[in-house]
Amino acid sequence: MLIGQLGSVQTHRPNARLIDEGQLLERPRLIRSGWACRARYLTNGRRQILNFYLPGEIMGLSADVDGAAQASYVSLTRLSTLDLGMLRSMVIERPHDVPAVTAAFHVMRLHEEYHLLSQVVRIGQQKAFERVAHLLLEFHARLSKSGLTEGNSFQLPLTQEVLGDGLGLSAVHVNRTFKLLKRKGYVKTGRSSVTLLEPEALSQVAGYREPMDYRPVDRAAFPHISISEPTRRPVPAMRPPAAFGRDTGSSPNGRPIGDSVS
Amino acid sequence: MLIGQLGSVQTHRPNARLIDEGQLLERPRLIRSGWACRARYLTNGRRQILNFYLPGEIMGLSADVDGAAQASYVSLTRLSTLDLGMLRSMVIERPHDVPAVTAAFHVMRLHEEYHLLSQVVRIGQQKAFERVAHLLLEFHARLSKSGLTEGNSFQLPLTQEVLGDGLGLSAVHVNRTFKLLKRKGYVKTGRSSVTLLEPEALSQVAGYREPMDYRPVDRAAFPHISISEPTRRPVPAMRPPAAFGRDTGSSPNGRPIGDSVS
DNA sequence: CGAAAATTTGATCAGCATCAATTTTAGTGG
DNA sequence: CCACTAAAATTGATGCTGATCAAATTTTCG
Repeated sequence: MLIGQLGSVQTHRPNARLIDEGQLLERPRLIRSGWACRARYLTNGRRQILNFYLPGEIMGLSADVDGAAQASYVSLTRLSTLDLGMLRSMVIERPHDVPAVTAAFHVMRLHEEYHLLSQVVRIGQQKAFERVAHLLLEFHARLSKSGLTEGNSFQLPLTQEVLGDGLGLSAVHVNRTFKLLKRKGYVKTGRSSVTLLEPEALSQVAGYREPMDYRPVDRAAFPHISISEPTRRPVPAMRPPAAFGRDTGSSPNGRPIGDSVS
Repeated sequence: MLIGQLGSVQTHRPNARLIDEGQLLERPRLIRSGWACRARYLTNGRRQILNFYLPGEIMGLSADVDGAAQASYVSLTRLSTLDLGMLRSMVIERPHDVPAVTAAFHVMRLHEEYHLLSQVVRIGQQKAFERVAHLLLEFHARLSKSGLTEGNSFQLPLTQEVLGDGLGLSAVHVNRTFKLLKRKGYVKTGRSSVTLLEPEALSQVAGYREPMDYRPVDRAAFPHISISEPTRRPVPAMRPPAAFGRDTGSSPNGRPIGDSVS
């Protein structure tokens, strides 16, 4: 059973609060064009961007759907979104009737959490240079899933202040970091575009790893939706997850494992 | 229909990798005693703790259940866990037969995401003093839900190095920050206990807010489980979420809203 | 009791914030 | 299309925060 009609299209101006923290988060929305984010606003007037939503991605699939939003949803550019409330209802009520959509929703939830974890590691463990590089690599990978990259280039319609809000850096330092990235030959910037000149080397220095499940979402799940740029291009298969250092079997104190089962 | 028998109990030594990143994350586990975390390990030997799991909480309810773990699950102390795989199966297959458990799982997922968002804000926007204070306040609130606080005191069985891994700080600086917290009269520390001397003032300076839905989980959902300390005590009702500044209606450029529906 | 882990303290230094000013870019109305 | 204005990017100078290294002390635990 496929989708007859989807929800309504909405457009928003840049920097509009779509949903404020605490408000009812009713339904997910597919981003048809533009960028958005989820953010927490502090009493000192600052904000921390928790999560970016790129064209082709869905916002409002996190655990707080159908409840009070855990953070504010904010547009970062002009934004066009498509209401997916009906699709979500179908997934909840008759998941087996819409297996592709059900799977796609799950994959997107997984990705959102993955990006959130990456965000914590970036901010918690990396220096400015690595943070910016890491985020650019992530943006490129995510946009390429929707066919919105042109080789190693992509449109980045965010101000350096917005990037700072997401990276835990001041806008000034984001600027200096970009300068350094350019001077070292890692990236090139146009008016609002970025080109990764040395993606592999950059991934190396930024400690960037492709997520395990990072194949493009099955677009067949959204038969009536076409993403802004139809530049869809085959995406190379990603390498499998790198297993980590084996330590589960031996104690840091050198003793055998004491796990017991009752 | 209630639960006849639950899964097996397992115990783990401190610092054991329960599940490595990329491994199959099969089933959630209730923590009967001890502390654990979810962490990403970097190639430079460091790690970032993404999420702490306290006694009475459930690990393995995130989006990656039944798939490849998005991070490693690691014990931080001696740990006793109870397998909830069977409960989860019931929730998935016949949620209406176990409404209390279904609701409890959902609440715990919500809380886990909430804590993750707090983690991003702490690390991204706060200074060391605020970070440590904020985390201590969160620990106290979370432990009190399981009745594991004694007034404003609680057991904190983590080393300062572990706290540093979670706060994006060096162990040395965690130490200095604790010293400052004590000198300023905000907290008192015992061998492995913490007492919050001025919780309200501390919440103020740390920008700490109770999450919206922070009432204790309905323990009736887990009839056969008793948490370590049966010191359960009524928890005061929390204040409703503070609504944020209204901005959705007016443009930063002073123009009327251009939202359109098609 | 003895050894290893954890905490504590001191000293030095790098990274980034902050403030301030200038230049460039983008958006608007004429 | 150009002039004008606000936003964004850029650059410089200065200072604070927290990392790092090293060593001493205390606590924990077998």
